[in-house]
Amino acid sequence: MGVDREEIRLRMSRFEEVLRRAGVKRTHQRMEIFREVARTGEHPDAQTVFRRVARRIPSISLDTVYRTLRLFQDLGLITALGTNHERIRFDANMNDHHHFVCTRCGKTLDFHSREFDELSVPEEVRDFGRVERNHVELRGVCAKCLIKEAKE
Amino acid sequence: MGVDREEIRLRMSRFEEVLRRAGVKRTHQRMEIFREVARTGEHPDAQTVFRRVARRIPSISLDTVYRTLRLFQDLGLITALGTNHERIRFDANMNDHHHFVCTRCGKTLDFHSREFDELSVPEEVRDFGRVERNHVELRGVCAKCLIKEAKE
DNA sequence: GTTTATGCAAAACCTTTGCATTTTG
DNA sequence: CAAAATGCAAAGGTTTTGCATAAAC
Repeated sequence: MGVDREEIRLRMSRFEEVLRRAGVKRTHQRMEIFREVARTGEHPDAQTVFRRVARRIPSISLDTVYRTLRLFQDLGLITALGTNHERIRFDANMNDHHHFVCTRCGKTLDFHSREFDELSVPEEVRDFGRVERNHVELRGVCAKCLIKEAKE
Repeated sequence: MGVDREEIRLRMSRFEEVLRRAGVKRTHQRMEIFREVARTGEHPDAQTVFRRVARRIPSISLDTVYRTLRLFQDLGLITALGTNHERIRFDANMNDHHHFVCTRCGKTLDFHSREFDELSVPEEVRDFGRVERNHVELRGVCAKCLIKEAKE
């Protein structure tokens, strides 16, 4: 679950570089919050990051963690798992299928692909547990948003 | 976006069958809520389902919609998009990678696969818009949960 | 007639925001 | 020192829960 030392070092230096380039201040809180996310492969939630960082900076507040994680996303330093900042959405299509997701507007379209249904499980993953199904998410910009984009 | 007539019919009959087998009551609200999700490919959220069903059953309440959608998930009649009922979680791994997700405990593990990175985009999807990246989610039961499962 | 589901209202929860104070460059 | 970030407290929004009433089997 831990990330290897060299990779952490890499992430930290990229982090400092990105902050500098963005002209964003390099605060104690930001350092610790990033380090906390960078050094784990656990994909922690905001509460967990808060709890862990609070051991080093007891005065930190939860909203700073939220604001900071959001900032890091905007700077392309981290990503959020799951469909980001959206409500839960429901699907009655219980056949195997995959999704195309528009990163601009969030629209999600179903498609079918025998090839995708039948992907073979990588060796490495067999050790993780039992794989029961797979789902491919293709991300991009939908036709409607491409038009809007062209007009700008 | 609409689902074809025959497919809707199929979903409705499966729905009735599942309710019967589960010994769960076939109420007016449940019928309309399921029909609403079954007949669209839009992946509506709870609010949207509520708004649409309310046109047919003005007295319906939002919490019934939530409770009912949750019930349908438990019965395997619908699925929720994104990481279901969880908080937003963060990842500092910005290299191309994919996820193994445990459907029991929600644990998410990263893995790398050149083969998955390079999947070709199906013909059908080209019309949806511009695909920029892809992400494969392998779902199953992690090693730890497999052990728990064996003990039960 | 019992059992189960609904509607209402209120709570719980996660996340965001306004503002005075503190910190950074 | 000016500009930006933090902490606090409060608000916003979604989702869940307890309980009396109503509906299904």
